[in-house]
This record gives sequence, C-alpha cells and structure tokens, in this order.
Amino acid sequence: MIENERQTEEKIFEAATEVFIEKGMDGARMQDIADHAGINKSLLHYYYRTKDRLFSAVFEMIAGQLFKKFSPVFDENLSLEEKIRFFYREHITFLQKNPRLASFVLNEINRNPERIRKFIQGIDIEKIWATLQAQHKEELEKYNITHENIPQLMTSIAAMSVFPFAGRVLIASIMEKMGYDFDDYIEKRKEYAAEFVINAIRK
Amino acid sequence: MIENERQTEEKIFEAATEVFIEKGMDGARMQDIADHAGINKSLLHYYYRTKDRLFSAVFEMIAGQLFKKFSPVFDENLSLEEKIRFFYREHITFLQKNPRLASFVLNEINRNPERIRKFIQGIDIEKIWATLQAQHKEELEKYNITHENIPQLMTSIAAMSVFPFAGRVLIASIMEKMGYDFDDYIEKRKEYAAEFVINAIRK
DNA sequence: TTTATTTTTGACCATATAGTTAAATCTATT
DNA sequence: AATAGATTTAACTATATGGTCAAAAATAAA
Repeated sequence: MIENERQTEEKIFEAATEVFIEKGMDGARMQDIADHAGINKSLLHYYYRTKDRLFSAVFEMIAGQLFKKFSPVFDENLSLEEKIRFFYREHITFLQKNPRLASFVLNEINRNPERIRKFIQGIDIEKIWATLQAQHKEELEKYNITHENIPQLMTSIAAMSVFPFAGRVLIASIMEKMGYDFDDYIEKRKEYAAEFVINAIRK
Repeated sequence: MIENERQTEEKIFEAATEVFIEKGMDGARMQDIADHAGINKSLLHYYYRTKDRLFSAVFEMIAGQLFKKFSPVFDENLSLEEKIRFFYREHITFLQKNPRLASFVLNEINRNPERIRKFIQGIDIEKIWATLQAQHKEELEKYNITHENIPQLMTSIAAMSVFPFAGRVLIASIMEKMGYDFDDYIEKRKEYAAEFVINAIRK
C-alpha cells in the first residue's frame, strides 16, 4: 500500500511536471493532469490539496534541479577557461535533454516574482563570489573581472546558453527557413559559446 | 462619432496591450481589460469579436514594433563594429522602456508556435543575409563570419540584450541581494554588450 | 472473518469566464 | 423633429474549472 501510494503520488507528480512545463501554470488544467496520470481528478486534491501546491512542488523540484546543474562549476578544480568550457558542455547538454525548461522557468518567474525572490534569499551568493575570488584571484585580474563588472559577465555567460532555448521556437523557425538544423546548432554551441566568451574577456 | 469610435477602439487596444503583456494570453481576463479601458465588457466583443482576435491584434502590433527596431541595423551605412554598437544602444534603450516585452513575446511564441512560424514565413531572411554579405564582404572575412557560423553569432548578439530582460526578475533579485542596481546594470550594458561581442569575434 | 483505515471514484458545487442578446442611448442625416 | 444607423450597456447564457464530499473499493489490523 505504501508502495502503491508512492506510485500514485509519483504518477501525479510526473504528469503534473509534463503538463505544467508544456502549458504553464495558467494554461494547465487539473483534469488534463489527471488524464495524463490516468487517475481521477479528486486524487490530485487528495495528494496535493490545491493546484497551487501541486505547481509549487513541481516548480521547486525543477528549480532545484537547475541549481544543482550550476553548482559543480564552483567546486571543480579547474582554471577559469576550463570552467567556462565545462559549464557550457554540462549546461547545454542538460537543456538539450529538457528543451522546454528554460522558457518554462523564465515565464513562471515572471508570473510570480515573489516565489523566486524568496528562493534567492535562501542562497548565499556572497559566499559563491568569495569562493570564486579566492580560487581565481590572479585570473580575475588577468581578465579584468571586477566586483563592478561581474554581473555583466555572469549574465553574458548565462545568456549564451539559456537564450537559444528560451527563444527556441523562434530561432528554430528562422533556421528551418534558412536550411540550418537546430539540433546541430545546439551541439556546436557547446564549444562556440565557450570560445566566444573566452575570446570576449581575453585582451 | 468616427472620432469617438477611434477613441474607444484605441482605449480598448491600449488596455488590452497592457493587460496581455502583464498577464499573458492565458492569464489575462476580458473583464480586466474592460476595467482598464473604463468600458463595458460587451464593447470588447463589439470591436474585436473574441479574446483571440484581440490578442492577435496586440501581438502583431508588438511583433511588428520589435521587428522595426531591428531593421535599421541592416540599412545604416556603418561598419560592422559600429553597427553592433548602434544595435545595442537602440535595442537596449527600447527594451529599457518596455521591460516586459521580451519575456512576453518569448512566452507567447512558445505558447503558440504556429503564429510565429507564419510570421517568419513572411520575411525574406535570405535577402537580409545577402545584403549583409554585400555590405560587409571584407569584414565578414576578417572576422571569420561564414554562412556556417552566422546563426551562432546572430543568436549570441540577440542573447546579450534580450536575456537580461527575459530573466529580469531573477537577475534583479540576485543583484538586489548583492547590492547592485539593475537599472545601472542595464545602462552600462549598452556598451558592455557591444564591446563583449566585438572582442569575441576579433582575433 | 470482522473492523478500522486508507485510497479511489463519481457526482456534485460554486464560481469564473468568454461570449450573446436585446434594449437603451447617442449621433448623424433628412 | 423624425428616422435610421451606430454605439454602449445590463442582464443573461453556456461552459469550463478548481475544488468538495460522501460513498465505494481496496488494504491492513484485530
């Protein structure tokens, strides 16, 4: 029975994840989630009480997953350039496997800013920056990465891998029309993005 | 009367634009739009028949506006580097004035891919590329911009200005916590992005 | 086997929402 | 002023949707 309960709850969670990512919180329907899970709609409420709680559970899992993908960058023992290459290889491969995640997260962050503010409050960002500084003191100087321009650099790095997925439908449409293959473009991007950024900060 | 009609229709359109950008198609309510316009809900249907048509009108206006902002880049008589600087100055200033546009458009493209596919079909992209090639033959060679890597470069350029707005709430949250000012970051980005890209492609 | 507990279901409710309709009001034309 | 046509409104409809509830079914405990 406890076996069964876990199964049902998991089935619901997986179905909800799928539907929420596809349609977003506003566009998703509880009935649709129930159908995907192959169960009665009442069961959703039995296990998760409300749509909002179900959504929160899904969103938190995804946000955590994304965050986990970022973190190894900060503790791997690599040079800055190697870290950048490592990051794009890992990150783009992950998004490749979950191509809808980026726009889903960006959109839901926008729909409910409070949630993400709280999430951010729970992270010790200063510590991350301190770690980076300690690990890469000379390199930061070499590349002229300062406390002042670090947001510019960080957002540029993220932009290079997130944007192709956030704008995926648009980009893929344009590419299709011009005879490019989106998957091929993404595959090549793992390296291109790294070299692009490294070149940009090298002087 | 025709004066009045235009006024009402415009009031509706403006209210709809505001609400749709804020809430998205799924999240927007006809009643909410009517309230914003200060009119009866029936009038929305009188002028635009359905929510879908009203949304389409708004979306097409916005897409057109965005596209118009991009196009001057292609006919200004400037060097490639100057064009990049020009583009970011114009584009980021525009997004600065309409900070929600980016995520709105990205999200709606994702919700209804068909619409954007049709829109793309109507654009002669090959011609744009041909124009670029003709105008910047030597520069393209100098920077090693080829037919093969042009999607990588174009998406990188777009990413640098669009991503900060697409991820605005997240980025602003992080920055707030670290003592940075988002508006200041955006202001500086106009130059930073340009130099970043120019550096990246210079070898 | 009987009883208690948990899980699952179908029927139901309240409400929100896009859209309709017919009447009222306003405007222009004669 | 009278008529015709356009605009605006209030009341209404149909339906979708999140959520509830009590009973049935399944499972565990006695």
